[in-house]
Amino acid sequence: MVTVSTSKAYHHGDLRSALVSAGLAALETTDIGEISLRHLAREVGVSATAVYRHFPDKNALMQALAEAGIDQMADWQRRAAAGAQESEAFAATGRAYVRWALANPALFRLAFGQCDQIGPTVFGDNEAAQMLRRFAQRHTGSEAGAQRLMVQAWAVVHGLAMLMLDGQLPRDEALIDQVIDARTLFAA
Amino acid sequence: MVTVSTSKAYHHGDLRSALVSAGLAALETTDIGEISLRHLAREVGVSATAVYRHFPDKNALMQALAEAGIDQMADWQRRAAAGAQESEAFAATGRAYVRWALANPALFRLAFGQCDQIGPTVFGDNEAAQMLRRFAQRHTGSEAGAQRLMVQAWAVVHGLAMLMLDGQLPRDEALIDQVIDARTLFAA
DNA sequence: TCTTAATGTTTCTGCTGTAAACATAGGGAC
DNA sequence: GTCCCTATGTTTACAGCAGAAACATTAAGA
Repeated sequence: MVTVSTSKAYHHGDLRSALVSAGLAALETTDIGEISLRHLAREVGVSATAVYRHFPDKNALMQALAEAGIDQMADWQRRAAAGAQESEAFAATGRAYVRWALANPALFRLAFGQCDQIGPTVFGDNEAAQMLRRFAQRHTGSEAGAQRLMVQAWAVVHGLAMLMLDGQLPRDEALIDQVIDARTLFAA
Repeated sequence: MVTVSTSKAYHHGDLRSALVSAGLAALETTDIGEISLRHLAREVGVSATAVYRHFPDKNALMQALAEAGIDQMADWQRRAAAGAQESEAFAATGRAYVRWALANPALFRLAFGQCDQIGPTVFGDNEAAQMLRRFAQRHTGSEAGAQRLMVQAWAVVHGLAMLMLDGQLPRDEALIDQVIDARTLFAA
C-alpha cells in the first residue's frame, strides 16, 4: 500500500524515482559537474547516504539520469517526424535532435558522455530509425551508401548541437535550418 | 639569473609553466574531472596553495591548458594541409581535426568546453583558414554558400570526433575517411 | 644595507563521495 | 497476535577537494 505520510515517515516510499526526478530537475539549472549527491538527498529530504540503498555509487545515478534523457530525446524526435514524408522527416528528426540538445544542455552532454551505444537508438532499433534508413537507402541507392549517410547526418547534427552548446556557434534557429538542409548536404 | 637549485629552492623558478606542463601531461592519462590542483602541485613539488600565486582559481589553470591545446591542434591542421591542393587540403584539415581529437581526448573536450570563440581560429583569422574559405567560395559560388559550407564542415568533423570519443562510433580510420568525403558531402 | 614585492608554506573551513555501524518499520511464518 | 527478517533508512567517520587567511622566504632595487 502507498504510504500516506502526512509529513516525515522513516521510509520515503519511492526514493529511487524521487532521486531521479530531483536529478533531472537539477540538470535543468545546474551544470553537470556541480550536481552533488548530498544536495539531491537534501532536496528529497533524506540523509546523504540513503542514496546508496538505491544506487551503488554516484555514477550509477548519473547513468539513470542519462537513460531518462535519451528516452526523452527519442520522444521529441518521434513527434517531430510524425506525419512528415520521408525526406522531410529526415531533416525534421535532425532539427529535433539539435533543438532538444539546446533545450537540455546538461542532460544532452550527460547522456552522450555516460551511455555507450546510443547508436542503435538513433538509427537502428526503432520504427522511426527504420524510416530514416529507408530514406537514406533511396537517396544513395545502396546499403553502404545509406550507412555512410546516416553517420554523416548524425555527425552533422551532433556537431552542430555541441558547438552551439559550447558557445562556438550562435544558438540560432535559422542557422540550424541552414545547416540541416539535404539540398546542400549529401550529394549523391 | 636562473636558479641552479640542486634540489629544493624555496622558489620554484617557473612554477606557472611547470603547472601547465604537468597539467597537459596529466590530461594525457587522466579524465578531465579527475584533475586536481593538489595533485598537480604535488607532482611539481610545491604546496597545494602555491598554485593560487599564478592562477586565481582552478578554472583559470584549466583555461591555460585549453589554450595550449588549441594551439597544438591548429599546428596539426596546418601540417596536414601543407602542400596539398585546395580541395584535398580541405578534407585533410578535417581529418586532422578528428585525429587530433582522438589523440588528445581530454584536451579536446577541455578546449571546447572552456574556450569560447574558437571559431575564428578554425575558420577565419589565419592563413590556413583563409585557404579553406577560398575553397568553400569556389565550391559554392557565393559568400553565403561558403559561410554555410564552413559551418557544415565544422559540424561534421566536430560531431564525428565527439561521437568517437564518447564511444558512440568506432574509432576507425576508414570511417573518418568515409565520412569526410567531399564527393558525398556538400552537393552544390 | 634596508625595504619591498613576488612567491612560496601552513593552517583552516566547508564541501564532496562513500564506507561502516546502527535504527526503524512493514510483511510473512508461526 | 507475536516474532523475526529484510528493505530501507540514519549517524558517524574518513580522506580528498577548492580555496581563504596569515605567515615565511627570497630576490632585486633604493
